[in-house]
Amino acid sequence: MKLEQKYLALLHDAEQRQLNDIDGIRLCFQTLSLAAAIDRNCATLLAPHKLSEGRFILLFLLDAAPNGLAPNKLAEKAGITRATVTGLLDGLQREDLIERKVDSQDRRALNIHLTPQGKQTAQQVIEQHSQWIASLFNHLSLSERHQLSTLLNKISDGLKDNTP
Amino acid sequence: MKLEQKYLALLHDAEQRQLNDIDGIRLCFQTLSLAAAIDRNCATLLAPHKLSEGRFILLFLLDAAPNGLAPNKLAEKAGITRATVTGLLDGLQREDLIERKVDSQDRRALNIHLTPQGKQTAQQVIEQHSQWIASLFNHLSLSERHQLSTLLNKISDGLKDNTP
DNA sequence: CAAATATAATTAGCCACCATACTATATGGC
DNA sequence: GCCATATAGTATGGTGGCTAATTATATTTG
Repeated sequence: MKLEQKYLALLHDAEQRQLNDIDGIRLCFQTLSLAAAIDRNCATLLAPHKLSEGRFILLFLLDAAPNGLAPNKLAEKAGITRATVTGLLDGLQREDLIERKVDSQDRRALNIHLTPQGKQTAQQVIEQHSQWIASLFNHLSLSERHQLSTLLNKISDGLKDNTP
Repeated sequence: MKLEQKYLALLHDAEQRQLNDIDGIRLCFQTLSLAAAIDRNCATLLAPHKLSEGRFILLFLLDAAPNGLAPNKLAEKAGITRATVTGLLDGLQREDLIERKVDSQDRRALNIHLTPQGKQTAQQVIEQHSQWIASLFNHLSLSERHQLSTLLNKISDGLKDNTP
């Protein structure tokens, strides 16, 4: 398995320093490298559609909301700030994938919805994406999946909760 | 285990759409969330020292090189571009952790080395860091570690090689 | 009803990272 | 010895994220 270059460097020096838990360090770097590789793969898949991961998530959320969504709802569901949503929507709007509609009731409020082109792109990309994710893990048997999930949980439990 | 908010949203809608490989999707999100949580933890640990992960890596590399290193070597070892190194070095220099020395032989070349304060910070942070990483994985038995490594490798094999 | 407060969205400014283009210097082949 | 090419470092501009401040509108309350 390929580790990220930066981890190779750290690991190499860690070995030379004879730190005591090289094993744990390697495992940590393996986990992080895998995640990075998955993210890279994801970005490569989305790039031809002019989508970043953030934009994809908004597209996905909007696709699931037939009546559109308000920016603050998008922010909440996606776990990002409203400011970030504004930026991502700007991008999506430039690509003609979404439209901003003002609310006639509340003139502060916006309703975001997909354009026909956005709808089309969304469905295409969601299909592609779910197949891709599935393909990542269909080498694993059911029991292997279970094992992995258990192990990840166990590590996760050891992390200090760091959510703001 | 806590998933990132964005993945919760995707997962929830994926369930409603009854996509066929929800299991794989969840596993993927678990992996990515764990990695993100580790990264957050890492950033939190480094922040009091005015270090980002990138800066930490350079500090580490410099600490391991008693005679200093050239920026291009740093870039190579860290797996980032020279341009990025320049920015990270600017930050480290602002914090008085490194010094740039011009090479008397080759006037294009720089030699980067730690200041005494940089040396001190490096050792302190490296100690802290390796203990932290070790703590993440010391819940796992030897066989569990082995299992995890095997599984990660298996998934990694299924990824298209995406290195530039 | 007016004033205070809360909320929605945006804007502006910051950081970390990248890719690309540029400038200055070295160096190898003729 | 000189020019083409390579290399070192930097500058510029883009992305995506953040926070804090701003503006406009709603709502609550005295």
